[in-house]
Amino acid sequence: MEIRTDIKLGDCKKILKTLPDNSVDLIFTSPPYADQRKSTYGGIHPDKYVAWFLPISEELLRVLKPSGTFVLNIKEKVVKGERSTYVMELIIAMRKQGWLWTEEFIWHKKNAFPGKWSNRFRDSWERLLQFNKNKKFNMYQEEVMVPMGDWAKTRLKNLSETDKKRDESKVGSGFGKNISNWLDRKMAYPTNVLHLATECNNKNHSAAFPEALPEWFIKLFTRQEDVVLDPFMGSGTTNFVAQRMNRNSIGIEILPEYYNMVKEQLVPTQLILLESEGEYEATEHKGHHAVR
Amino acid sequence: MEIRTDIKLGDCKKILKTLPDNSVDLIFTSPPYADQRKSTYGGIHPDKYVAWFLPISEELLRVLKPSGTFVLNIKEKVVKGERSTYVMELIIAMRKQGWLWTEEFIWHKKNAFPGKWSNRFRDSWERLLQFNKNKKFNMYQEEVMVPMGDWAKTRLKNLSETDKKRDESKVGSGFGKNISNWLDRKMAYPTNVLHLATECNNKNHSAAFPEALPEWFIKLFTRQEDVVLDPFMGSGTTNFVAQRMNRNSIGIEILPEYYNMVKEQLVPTQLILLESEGEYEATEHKGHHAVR
DNA sequence: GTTCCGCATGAATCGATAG
DNA sequence: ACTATCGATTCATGCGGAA
Repeated sequence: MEIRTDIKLGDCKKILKTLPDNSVDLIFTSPPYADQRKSTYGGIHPDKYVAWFLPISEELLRVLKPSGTFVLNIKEKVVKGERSTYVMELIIAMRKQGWLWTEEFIWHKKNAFPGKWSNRFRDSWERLLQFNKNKKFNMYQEEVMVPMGDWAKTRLKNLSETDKKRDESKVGSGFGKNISNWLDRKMAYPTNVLHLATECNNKNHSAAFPEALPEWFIKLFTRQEDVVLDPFMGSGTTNFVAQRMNRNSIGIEILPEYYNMVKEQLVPTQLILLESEGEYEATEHKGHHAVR
Repeated sequence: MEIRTDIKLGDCKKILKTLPDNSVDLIFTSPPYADQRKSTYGGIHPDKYVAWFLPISEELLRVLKPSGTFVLNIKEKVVKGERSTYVMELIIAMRKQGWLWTEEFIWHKKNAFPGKWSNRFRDSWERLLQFNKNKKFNMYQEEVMVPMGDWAKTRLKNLSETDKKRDESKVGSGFGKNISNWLDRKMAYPTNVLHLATECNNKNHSAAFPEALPEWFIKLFTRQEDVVLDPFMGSGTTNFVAQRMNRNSIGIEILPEYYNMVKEQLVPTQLILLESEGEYEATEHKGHHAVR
């Protein structure tokens, strides 16, 4: 199995046109918010945000497989004491464009940015808007099951310490149906609220979102060797996670600094993969899986 | 100090016209969601929801004091596999009406409704939309400070009726000093995510939201003897909490069953207040505080 | 008095069946 | 083809009865 991590330098509005129709299983991205990152995208004014984004989302609609999902991480900023409405307008406009607005997940940030204002509290949540092309789409719910709440209190008492550990390790590896049957009563499906911490201490750069965020959606909406796309790659979190999880991925970034940084970090990983390839090649002969 | 709890039977669209301009400090309400609670309320079609609500919000805009706040608890339902957009459209329409959309709080429900579907998880959050007339409004942030760390466990945990009474008695008897000590180092301002459980096991009726929800916003946006309004009173949760917290309140309910139920529950409380009035009248002579 | 278990019950949603 | 109704699914919570 060869996993490709394809990163591209340039404006995603143009680069996306080079991608074939119906070729991506999951789009996970966090676009520049309005009036932020002024230096890179020229600072999109909140009033012009929808008009700026629609041509891009049109391309995304084209490249996404009918069974695929688009997860958009976004949060409106405060302008003159008010929340902007461009996210609301974007949802309405994207529906007219042909997208289905399936769900809105909430990312509840455990460690919100500190601060104090006279007329508002700290903002500790962001939207994760799920869009689809069809009412039917791929969703692998078992992959993101969580331990039941009561389980810890009632069942754990009777179990030995080894039982607990064994259980957890199985969950982490995320095998298939055997385990889900075994776990039938001890695991529960999650809700549409994700309670994750932000990663503030990344090595070189500050990631816009923690790795656990794309990881959760990649688990939920893709299988191994599927294709993940992030048209606003930034520091490449989505792509690194996808690679680690054996998913092909495409990343597009307009800023050379970010692009080069991701590129340099990708190389050693690929080398490691090539080294280990020999070992596995002997026992398993998996077909070449191209991105397109 | 005499606290009035004024409940009115009828359509809030009409009743609201009888209230004077700029007379309410906080509006906290949870209107019937679109096409939900059909058996009790009519059930407004999602497509007609905005048109139905705008005349009401126009009256609310009129009766609210310039320093006041309107908190709207709402959540869109799923129609044919998609989230409806009427809440988005309502926000946009209310801004055109003159409201400022100051903030969106998230109510993260600990006990979400159960269920399993192939294409979505359980919905465990609702919106609490904060609207204002002016950029400057009354906000008493210190009142809702929480112990650092686990605020859900201690402060906002759902309390049984006996626990509440015990808690109140503590507050009444020199509990203040302990709190002020805690305030020094161990209290923090909350964020815009509220983590509460729904109260599904009330005695006579099912409350749409837990008492802790209006309590939090009443603390945050009003002081004692201020006026709280709930134009969709329902089981009267907002008004009971307001009364307990020494706030005047107005409740409007269209269904006689609910109206009468609230009325009956209010009487004993008022009698208790009248009984104790004699004792306090001798030492303190507080002025009559009318609702309007 | 405690602690513990059983049980009913929610602003739900989907898919099948029925008219 | 459209709407209306119904059953199945599922989990945190708090009350009541029991040990």
